[in-house]
Amino acid sequence: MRKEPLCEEIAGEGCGLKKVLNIIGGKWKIMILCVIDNNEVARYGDLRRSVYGITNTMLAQSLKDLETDGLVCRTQYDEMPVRVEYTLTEKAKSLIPILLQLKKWGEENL
Amino acid sequence: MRKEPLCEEIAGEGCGLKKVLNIIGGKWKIMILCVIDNNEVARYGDLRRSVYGITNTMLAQSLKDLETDGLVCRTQYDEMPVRVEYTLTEKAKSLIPILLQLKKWGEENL
DNA sequence: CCGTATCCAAACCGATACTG
DNA sequence: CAGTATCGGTTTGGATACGG
Repeated sequence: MRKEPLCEEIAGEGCGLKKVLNIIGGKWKIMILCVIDNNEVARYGDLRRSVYGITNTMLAQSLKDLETDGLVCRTQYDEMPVRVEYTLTEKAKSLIPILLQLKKWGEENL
Repeated sequence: MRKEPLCEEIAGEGCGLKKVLNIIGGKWKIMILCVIDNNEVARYGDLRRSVYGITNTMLAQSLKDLETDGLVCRTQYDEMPVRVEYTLTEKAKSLIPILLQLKKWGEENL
C-alpha cells in the first residue's frame, strides 16, 4: 500500500493542486471570495469598498477570472442605473470548508 | 450564530489563509514539497532532477523560503563531497492532508 | 453604476556562468 | 555536490482617465 502522492506529475500544470492554486492565487481572489461568502451576495461597488486597496482594473479582471473558472456567478439587472450582483457558485461553496481548514492551519502554524 | 468568516481582515496579509497561499504559492513550492513527501528525504540533486524544468536559482531560493517558513528541514553532512538532505517538518506533514483535499477538489471541479 | 483602456512600475522567474 | 551571482525577460499589479 503506497502513500497517495501529492502530485502525480511533477511537471506540473496538470496537477489538481496546482490548478486550484492557480485560480485562487494572486493578490485579490480569496479576498473577493471572502466578501461574497460573508454577504451571500455582493455588488461591484460593495466589493470595491470592502476589498481594501483594490483598483477597478484588478477587481474587474479578478471577477472575470473567477467567473470563467466557475466560482462566481454574475447577474446583471438592466435597471437605470444598472445593477450587477455577484454570488458564489455551488462549486465555490464546496471549496469554502477546505479553505477554512487551510486558514486554521495558517493561523496555528505561521 | 454567525458563519465563520473566511478572512477576518479584508485588508489581507494578516489572514491565515493568505499567509498559507503566500508560502506555498509561486511556481515551484508545492512541487518541491511533493517530491520530498514522496521520497521522505531528498537531496538537492534529486530535487533538481525530479522537479522538471527548475533551475538552480529557483530551487535554491525556494528551498531557502521553505526552510525559513518552517516547512522543510535542511541537514548538511560534511563529507567529501558534501551531502545535503531535505525532509519535511512535522508542520509541513500536518499540512499535507489538507493539500490532498484541495487537490481532490481541483481534480473534481476544474 | 459598472466597468474598460492605456501606460507604467514592481515582482517574479530564467539562462548562463561561476564558486566552496 | 550544492549551491551563488548577475542580468535580462516576462508576468503581474497599479494609477489614471475615460466609456456604456
